[in-house]
Amino acid sequence: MTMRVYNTLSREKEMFEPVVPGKVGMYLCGPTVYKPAHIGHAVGPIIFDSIKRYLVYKGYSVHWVVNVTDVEDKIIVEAEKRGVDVMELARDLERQYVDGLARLGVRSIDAMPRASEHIGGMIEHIQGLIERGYAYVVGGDVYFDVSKDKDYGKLSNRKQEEQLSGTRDGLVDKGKRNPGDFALWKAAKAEEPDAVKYESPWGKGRPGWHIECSVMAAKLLGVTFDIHGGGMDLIFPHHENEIAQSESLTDKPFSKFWLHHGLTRFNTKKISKSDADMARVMVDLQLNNLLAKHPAELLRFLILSSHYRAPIDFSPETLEAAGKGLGTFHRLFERLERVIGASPYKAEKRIEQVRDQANGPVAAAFLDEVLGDQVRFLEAMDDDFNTAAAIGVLFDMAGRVNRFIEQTRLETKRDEAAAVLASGGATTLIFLGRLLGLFEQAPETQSVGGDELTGELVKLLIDVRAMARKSKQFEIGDEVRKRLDGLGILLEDRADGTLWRRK
RNA sequence: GGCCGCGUACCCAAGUGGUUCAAGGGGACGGAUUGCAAAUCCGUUAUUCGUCGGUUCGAAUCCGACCGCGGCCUCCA
Repeated sequence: MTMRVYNTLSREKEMFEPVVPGKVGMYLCGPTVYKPAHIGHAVGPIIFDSIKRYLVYKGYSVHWVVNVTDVEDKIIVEAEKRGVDVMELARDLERQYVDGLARLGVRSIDAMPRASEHIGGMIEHIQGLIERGYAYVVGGDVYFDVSKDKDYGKLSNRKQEEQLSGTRDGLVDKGKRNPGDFALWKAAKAEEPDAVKYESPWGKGRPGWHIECSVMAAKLLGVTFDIHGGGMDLIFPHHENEIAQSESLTDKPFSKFWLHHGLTRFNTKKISKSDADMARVMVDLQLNNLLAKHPAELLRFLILSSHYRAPIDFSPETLEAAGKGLGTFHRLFERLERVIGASPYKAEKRIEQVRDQANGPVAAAFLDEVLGDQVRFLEAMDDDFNTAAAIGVLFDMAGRVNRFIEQTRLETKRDEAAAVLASGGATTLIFLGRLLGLFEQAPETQSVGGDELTGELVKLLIDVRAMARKSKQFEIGDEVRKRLDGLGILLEDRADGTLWRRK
């Protein structure tokens, strides 16, 4: 099955063919580390991590690079404001970011190069552009001359002349030939810390914003690689400028595919730091704070529940609804463990490996349906990594396994073949979910909070309640259940005992 | 002003020309099950896809206009 991927460059879905057969190089624009990451900063990594998992499943050898921009104006300003060392601030924020991503299941990044460690390569690149006449020096600054680049604007579909009308006061600064020219190298200012003053042929200074990506991508992935991605807001000017400065030096295509994901919103507005309304909720939207309040799997699930190019409106309501949906899977896996006595998280045999257990029409139908679901899941992923549709299939599968358990009365009747089949269905479901980074391990449920005493006390109440119910004193039993419910604890009476979990 | 994207049920959200194309989730309501619940299963909840036109044998899906929302053009995932 071939994959189709939407390419911003052509504004169409294209057949996915890597530059080198069997190998995929992908680059995602990572953060500028000057403030704690928010949920929006996790969207790209989660999607790319899922893409990588899927490509690996399809048999590709994938190399994935995420940059860290640790030399930039805003970091200098922020460090100054906090009275801390620039590089310390950058490292600290980078560490927090990487930790957050790891918790979200993003563990497949192969390299995270830092801008500060590739200054030499950037200087070489800039020199090459000057020699070829694409860049010019003004004082200690170096600018890229967009008028020399004939196809400038091809990614964002902009014409330079039309941009002029948007030019505002102060934009036409010091010695630029065209307002659209952008800095490749910025001369150091006297008051800036030494840590960000790098020697160059043009005097002390530091690289402009876009050059690090061009240089690090080429170094780690080759002059032309397969997939370059980031948020929609990076299309212009960041990615446009990357293309300009890369292709003007090499005369070869930079990235073959450009993938841009939708921006995360809150109350229909992009999560940004400049809005007063947004400033109030900003702390809650920080990655570390969200991870403290919600399971990482849920955040990941929510993000993958809509297509990557669509914007996600992030709110407590959407989180709650997603949490309920996700709970369906967790309860199914618990149910299976209870019925079969083995955790589906550890089971290895997928449905096609136990097809010989399907005797009888009910089992045969179940087998067919699950096999069909598997195909539908893969088709969804093949079509521009449609994780939203893929998750829809996972819900169908959960319903099927539950139904099969009901139909075969597995909970009360011993049926080895049916049990193996049900387990195979759930294992398939888990296997597919894991391509999205979901269901990696059983969620902490019963022992939430790690408070042993709570567990013992609830058990005690359940036992007392069972005694009451046995002697038909239901009012007492119901009172216990009601009071526990008020404390956020739900009881489930089953034939083989009472289960509890937190709401 | 220029460029780009979006507008599908009460909410979220797939679907970009035609045999289940109106998925899936949340919510609500009915039924099975349960002492009652919970969980699970079954069923109902958009003859209609922002509005108005057009193309077509046929459109949520293509074209045009309009309305609304958002993004970029300045730092931004």
